[in-house]
Amino acid sequence: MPASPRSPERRPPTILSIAAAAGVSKSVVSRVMRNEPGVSARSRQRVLNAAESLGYTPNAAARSLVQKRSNNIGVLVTDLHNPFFVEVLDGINRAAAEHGYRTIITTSSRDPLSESHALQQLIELRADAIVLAGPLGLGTELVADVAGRVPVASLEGSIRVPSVDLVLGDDHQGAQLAVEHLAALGHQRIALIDGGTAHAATRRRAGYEDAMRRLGLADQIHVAPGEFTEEGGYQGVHRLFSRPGPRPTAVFASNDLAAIGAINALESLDLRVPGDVSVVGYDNTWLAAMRHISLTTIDQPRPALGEVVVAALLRRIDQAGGEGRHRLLPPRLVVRATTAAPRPQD
Amino acid sequence: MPASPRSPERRPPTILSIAAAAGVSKSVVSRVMRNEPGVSARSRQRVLNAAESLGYTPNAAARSLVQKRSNNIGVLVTDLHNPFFVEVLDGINRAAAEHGYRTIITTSSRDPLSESHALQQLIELRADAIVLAGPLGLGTELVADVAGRVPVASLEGSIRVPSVDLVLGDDHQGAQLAVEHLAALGHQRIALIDGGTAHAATRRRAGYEDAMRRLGLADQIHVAPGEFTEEGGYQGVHRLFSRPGPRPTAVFASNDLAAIGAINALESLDLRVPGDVSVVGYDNTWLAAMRHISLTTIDQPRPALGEVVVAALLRRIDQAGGEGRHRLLPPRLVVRATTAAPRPQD
DNA sequence: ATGAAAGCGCTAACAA
DNA sequence: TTGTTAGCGCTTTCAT
Repeated sequence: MPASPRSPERRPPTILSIAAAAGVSKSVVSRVMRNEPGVSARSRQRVLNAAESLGYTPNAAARSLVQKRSNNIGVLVTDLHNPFFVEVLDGINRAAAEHGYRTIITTSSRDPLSESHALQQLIELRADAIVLAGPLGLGTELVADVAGRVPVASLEGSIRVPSVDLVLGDDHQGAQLAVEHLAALGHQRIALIDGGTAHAATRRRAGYEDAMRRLGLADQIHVAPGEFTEEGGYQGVHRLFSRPGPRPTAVFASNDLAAIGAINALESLDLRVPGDVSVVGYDNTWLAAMRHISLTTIDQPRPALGEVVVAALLRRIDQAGGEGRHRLLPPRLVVRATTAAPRPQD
Repeated sequence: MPASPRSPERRPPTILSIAAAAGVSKSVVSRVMRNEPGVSARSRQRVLNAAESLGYTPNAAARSLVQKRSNNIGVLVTDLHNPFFVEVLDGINRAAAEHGYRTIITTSSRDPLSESHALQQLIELRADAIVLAGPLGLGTELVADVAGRVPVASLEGSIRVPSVDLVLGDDHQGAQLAVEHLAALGHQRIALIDGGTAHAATRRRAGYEDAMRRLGLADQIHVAPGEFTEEGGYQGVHRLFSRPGPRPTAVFASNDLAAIGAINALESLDLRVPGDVSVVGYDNTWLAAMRHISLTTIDQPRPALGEVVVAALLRRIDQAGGEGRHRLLPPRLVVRATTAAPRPQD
């Protein structure tokens, strides 16, 4: 009888294969693989050789099973299409790597079921900690449950669970910077295009309204419904400019994507930016920096957000428990080409 | 003595805890968790109740250790900043989910060391299959080694390993579509901004050159070095328009990002798009569709690329071995607002 | 329909 | 310095 069908059936080498090939016990192999001391140079070399020639790779499942840790940080990202989260991810990856962790990214479409599946995956993989990134539709209950098993930190402000660390940009202050910048240029009719249901949108709206009031522009407050998308910004402007009464001379969009949509809508209305209308965005993603866009915007320290969130998690990993801390990172105004003084007659 | 320090020490429930709570053996619990038949309705219900109330989640490490499969497909993405890959990822996720697989994304910075680390992670996690997405600096040798252990499919054309499936857009044809479109509008001096080292750039360049020759425009072939980035397109145009001789009337940029950079560079030279110069991009990412950009471009079926790559992997999973197949998906011209006939005097 | 037992590949005492 | 042993949490025969 032929020994085997066409399928090679060649199972990956295990610690035992290496031990046999090197003529030592599997403990020695284990020690070598983990760079532990207490192995003779000769044994070490033989093990290394055997591992190399057999193409040995440790089985993370087996290791994590006994060690009860995976050295992985799971990141649940809901919207990879928004450059903001990709840029935060850069910071997460860097910080994680710096501390000996690797990152596992899972994504979900934006329904709660898909989100909880993705979360479930991270839990089953026994990630040592979990980052929640992006607008989440997850219920507080579920998040609380997860946070009871594994350290969780969130970049989404709507998560209010006692043991979850929150790392956010100070959107309230950022929105004020935007309004103050426009007001300093001489604008008064400054409208906001809202960002929808994400919590950041709420905070930015509040900052906008507070700043307007503080500047004595309370009666100029106008908020158009919108989304954190180009389409949202586009629609927002159309709504804003189709209502009766004097038109805004400046538009503050809730994020860069919406700002780009807003610019386009203004163009479609034959309005020049910034000649007729000034536009400010939020996030300072690479989109805003593109020369064709050159958007005045509020910078969020995106990599720093990622780094801080990892730091929070590391703290929780080696000392479980404790109240969730909230960190607010400062925003910064970045002036580019989409803002200018209003036209004299306005 | 106090029972425990402040750290709860509450280890997650295991199959044994559930068995005890439900008053059955762990085999029964295992069957219930896997939806196997052959369990009495009563037992099943008791197990489900116990699992629910203790918040039980199976340990993927333990399961994958014994099953020798993780139900995960690993995806190595090198450039999440390029929307193209994000959109392909959508297709991968969808197709994987449809077949009972979940996706694990790992990223790397663009150096070979970081890439091989990410790959290593996927192997240690014993992903059932691996997708290589994005420009890779990995050596053939390493990829071949990995492909010997686990099914691998690649979206990067430079990978030439016998057992690796390749799924690519037909860039040669796509580039021809771009050139033909421009030629049909009346353009002759059609320049290409190259895309750098990614293999797709090479294929697009060849398609461009072939089409130019076929159209009798061989002496109009001009290729400026570039990159798959906005900056690359920007620099490319500046190089193109600073050389002596008649200027191009049309620019074909190797991808959408570069096209946007090109448009900006043209604007900085006081040239109108498409009035003075037409621009065509490649990929048809959402960037191209943004109204503010409205780029004529070559569509790649991004979700379909993801779906086909998963299909290839599934085939390999349940029947290892076999030569790598190469699939080429057809591109499609999408005409938007950045192309028009050349000026009469040109 | 259920349970007992072996073992997946590894680490972590412990013994030698 | 090395080897032996006992699990980690689960699935999978094999009995019952």
